[in-house]
Amino acid sequence: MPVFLSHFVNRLDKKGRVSVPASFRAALGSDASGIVVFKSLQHEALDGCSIGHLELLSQSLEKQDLPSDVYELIETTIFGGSMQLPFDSEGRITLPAALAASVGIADDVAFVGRRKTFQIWNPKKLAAHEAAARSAARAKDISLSKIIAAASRFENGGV
Amino acid sequence: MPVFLSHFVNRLDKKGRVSVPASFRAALGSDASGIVVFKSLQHEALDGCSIGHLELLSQSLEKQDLPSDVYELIETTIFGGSMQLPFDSEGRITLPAALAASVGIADDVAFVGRRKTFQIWNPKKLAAHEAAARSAARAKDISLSKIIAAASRFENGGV
DNA sequence: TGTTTACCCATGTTATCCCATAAGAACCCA
DNA sequence: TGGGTTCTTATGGGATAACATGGGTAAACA
Repeated sequence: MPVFLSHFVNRLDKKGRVSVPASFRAALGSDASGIVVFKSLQHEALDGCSIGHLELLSQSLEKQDLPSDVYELIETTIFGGSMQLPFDSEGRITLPAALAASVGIADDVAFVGRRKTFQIWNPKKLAAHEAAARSAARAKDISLSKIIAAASRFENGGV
Repeated sequence: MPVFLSHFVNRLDKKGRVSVPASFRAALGSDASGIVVFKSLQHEALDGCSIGHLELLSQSLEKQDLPSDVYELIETTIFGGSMQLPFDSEGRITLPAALAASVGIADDVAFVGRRKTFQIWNPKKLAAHEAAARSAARAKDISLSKIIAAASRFENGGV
C-alpha cells in the first residue's frame, strides 16, 4: 500500500522540472511510471496521487450512486483538470507552467505527504496555510474546553 | 482501458483541421483510425469517443429496457447526429465547419478528457464552465477526500 | 472545370532522453 | 568513535526525437 509521509522542498529548474522525493517514488510501488496531479478543490495547491489510485477513484465513482450533476462535476474538475506527469530517468516531473502558475509556484516546490495522496504547494503559502490551520485548531480547542467545562458543570451539578 | 485525461488546447487552421492530442490518440488503442463526435446533450460542446465505445454504448442501450421515447431521442441525437472523423497521417481531424460553429469554436479548440470519452470546447467557454463547476463543487461541499476515502474502502476491501 | 477533400512534405517549438556534477547520507573499517 | 569511502539523491545542461502546425499538390466529387 503506497503511503506518502513527511514533507520535502525541491527546486523547480528553468525547464519546469522538479524532482519527486525519492520516498514518494518508492511509495508508488508498481505504477512508478509517473503521477497524476489536479487542482485542489479546497486549497491553492495541487493534489497528487498514483495512476492506480485515480483508476480506483474512477471505479468507486461508478459504484457509488452519485447524483448525475455531482458525477458531471467530478468528471469535469478531476479528470478534465488532471494531468498525467511521467517521470524522466532521474525521477523528475515537468510541471506545466500554467498549472504551476495557477497555484503560485515559481521557484520552490513543497511536497506534502497525505498518506494515500500528497499535495504540491508553494512553500510560503503552505507555511501560511499551516499557521492558519494551527491557530484555527487552537481556537477550536479553546471552545472545546469550554464545552467540556460546561458539560462537567452539568455532570457535577446534576448527580 | 482507454482513459482520456487532462486537457489540451490546439489551433484550428484555415482548412478546418486540428490535431487530436497525442495522448488521446494513444488512449484510443486498437481503433485508432479516427474518432466519433456528436453534440453534447448538456453543454455547448461536442462529445467525442472511440468507435468501439460507441458500439459499446449501442449494445448497452439494447440491454436496458428504456422507454421508447427515450430510446428514440438517443438514437436521433447521438447516433443520428454523430460524425465519424478519420485521422490524417499527422493525427489531425477536419472539424466540419457547421459542427464547429454550432458550439462556438472559431480558432482554438480545447480537448477535455473525461475518462472514457472526451469533450471538445471553445476554450473560453470551457474556462467559464469550469469555474462554475468548481464553485458549485465548493457550494455542495464535495470534497475529494470524501470520494477518495470511499475509493480507499474499495481498495482495502476489494483488492 | 471549379471546388473540395485527402495525402505528402517542411518547419519551428516543445518536451524527452542522456550524461555530468555536486551535495548529502549511509556505510565500513579501522 | 572518527575518518574515509561508496551510494543515493537532487540538480543542471546539451542533444535528440516527438509533436503541433502550415502550406503545397494530386485525386475525388459535383
